[in-house]
Amino acid sequence: MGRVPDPVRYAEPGSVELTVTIKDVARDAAVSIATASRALNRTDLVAPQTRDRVREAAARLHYTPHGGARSLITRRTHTIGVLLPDLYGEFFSEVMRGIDQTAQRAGFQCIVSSARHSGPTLEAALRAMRGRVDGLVLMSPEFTRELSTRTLPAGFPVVLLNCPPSETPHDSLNIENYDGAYSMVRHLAGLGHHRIAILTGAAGNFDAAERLRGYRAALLDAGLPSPAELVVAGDFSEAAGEAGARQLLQLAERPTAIFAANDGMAIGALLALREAGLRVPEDIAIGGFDDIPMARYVDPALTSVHVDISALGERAVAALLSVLGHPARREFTRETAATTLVVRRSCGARKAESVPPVRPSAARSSPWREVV
Amino acid sequence: MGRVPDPVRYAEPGSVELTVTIKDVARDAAVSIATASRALNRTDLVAPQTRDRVREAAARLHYTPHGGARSLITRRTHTIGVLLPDLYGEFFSEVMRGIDQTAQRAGFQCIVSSARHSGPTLEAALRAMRGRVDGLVLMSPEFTRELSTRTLPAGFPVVLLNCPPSETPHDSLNIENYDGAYSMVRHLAGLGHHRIAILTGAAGNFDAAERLRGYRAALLDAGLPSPAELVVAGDFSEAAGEAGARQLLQLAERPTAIFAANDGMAIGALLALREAGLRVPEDIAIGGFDDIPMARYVDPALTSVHVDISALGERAVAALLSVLGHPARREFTRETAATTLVVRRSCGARKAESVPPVRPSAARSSPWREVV
DNA sequence: TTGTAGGCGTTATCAA
DNA sequence: TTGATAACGCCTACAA
Repeated sequence: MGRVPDPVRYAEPGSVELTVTIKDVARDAAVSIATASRALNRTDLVAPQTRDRVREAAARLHYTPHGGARSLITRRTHTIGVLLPDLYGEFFSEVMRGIDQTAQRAGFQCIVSSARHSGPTLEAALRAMRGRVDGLVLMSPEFTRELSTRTLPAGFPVVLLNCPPSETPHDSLNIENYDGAYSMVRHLAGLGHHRIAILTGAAGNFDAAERLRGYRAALLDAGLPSPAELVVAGDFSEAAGEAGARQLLQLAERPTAIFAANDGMAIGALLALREAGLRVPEDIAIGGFDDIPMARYVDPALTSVHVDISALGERAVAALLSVLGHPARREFTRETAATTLVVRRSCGARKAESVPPVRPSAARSSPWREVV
Repeated sequence: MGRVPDPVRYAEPGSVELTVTIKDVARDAAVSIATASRALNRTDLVAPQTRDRVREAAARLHYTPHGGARSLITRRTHTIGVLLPDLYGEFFSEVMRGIDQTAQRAGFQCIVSSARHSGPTLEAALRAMRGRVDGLVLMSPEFTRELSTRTLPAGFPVVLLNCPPSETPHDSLNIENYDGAYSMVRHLAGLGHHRIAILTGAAGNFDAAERLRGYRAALLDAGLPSPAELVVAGDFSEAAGEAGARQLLQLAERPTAIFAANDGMAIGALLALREAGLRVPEDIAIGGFDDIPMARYVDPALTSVHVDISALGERAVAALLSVLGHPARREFTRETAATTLVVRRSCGARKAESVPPVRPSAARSSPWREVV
């Protein structure tokens, strides 16, 4: 409640006149406001000549409808709200790309905000979107049902991206974190590694937890031990990758392979190892997750779990747009994006290749799986 | 004029009731709407007990003010519009980061759109923001005065980013393209290169033109020839960098150094050269522009003209916010962001270093120069 | 085919 | 301290 603190001093209202309203157009075309509105929108309901007169007046005056006012009565803004943990970095940037493209194609604008954690910031961001957006794409790995009911009007169209699955009444989209991590670790084990470490994502983060789960399962299935010392806590940042790798190098018995829960950390680890004078993959193999564009360019090129990141954004918007058509419906979809292991130099496999997903049996025409 | 084509079918209005308005709060708290509004905003004008009653009611009902409606009367949206050529890629991503952070800190939201070229898309995007934003950060290297007057209300607060300087009545922010390019080429010449090629940016792009100008000037000052065959047209894309490099390799007499007008193309060139079996920098030296994060990670690490990209976004928003305070004023500022040459392996200099800007004489406390 | 009038949710003005 | 009432810019019954 209340307004955000406002450090900006606005000029006195009226000091500049810069708005041309439909009133001006109407006057200029010598018609009523209603007719002007019709001429601009539902052109079939107005005489051709008056229509032309109005549109000409509008053009001459550089009239542009006031979006806010219009949406007040039409109940639609043609805008979707996008809330991501961050707006920068290759991952989010790619997501945004997919979101923006799809939205734009459908004639929608995007209001974007970033809020890393649940809490006041996230809540404020959500509130600020009230009345400005038709629906929401929300990526918040710490999103809770509680927050949902407290902040969002019941029935408000929302698509959850990479959020922990809960009983939240929203559509959701997730990455196949478990499978992806599993296949990476299985691959490393298959290369003969027995001491495989993991740099985990942020604590409390759903994706992070799932990837860790996949790591553990793969080790188990490969009959490998999984000592606690090989599980190093990270937070998806490059700095955490560096720190984590350094920590692993302190061990009495070093790991021979490191699985970083995302590419950012993998790259950080790469730097730390290089600095320590170790060769990748000869001395230590490395694998990442997400396959951000940079993965191809680092040296050595990074083996990673490929996710079609921009497609994630695309899909989220598509889902949202379809919800906008039927806000009354009461079932919610839950989709999962398949991953692919992309083998490059950093893991030490003899040659680069692209490995099929963990469960090739589930023949898929698309990488999208409908879970519920 | 007219509305955007709308492929989305909305549900029948009224099919779901999801709006709690101030009316509901007022009723619940047994006060008039006016009092409810006051209790929520200017709490000092209302009796403490009624204030509490109202706020409690608002909390209980999960009331959130309708931004659109509010801004209709307050004439302020607490939102800035951001229009970039693209939303993805490291450069734009970094710009967005600076923009978002600064806006958020000031309690502003961002509506973002991408429109690569002037034209219908850009115009539509601008129109769609009418009535939704208090001001605009506009990055469009093809922006024209004509477009400005046609699309924007006179006096509308706009900050131009990387736009060609024109008589447009707006504040503007530019990169020191000329100086940056000049120092890069001078550096290459200083390393003994006599045949220095350039991969240019997109035709019609202001930044591209300026960088080309700096390249030419540096060659001239170094007493080097500048044959037309060494100027290869690009468009800032990685693909163009690859193609351009390949084209240069076809020459009877190859260049010994390539200056790519941005890092994306430099990286593309790197790939092409690697593929052709050439070593960088031993066989051919390479330099880029922008110093995007990836520049540090490619192999060999890329020598580039460093620009504090996110600071560009920061600064743009800061400028806009300050304009919001004084829309009536009639002078417009024009700032330029200084660059720094960052020497890494790709240019073949003996050791990496950071070279001061071209005109160190102009002692600056900040990298920002006020031009007018 | 056009105009009048009401209302979307909010804040601002002015009496009371 | 509070409550009517009038905007804000626009759209849309309903009536003419």
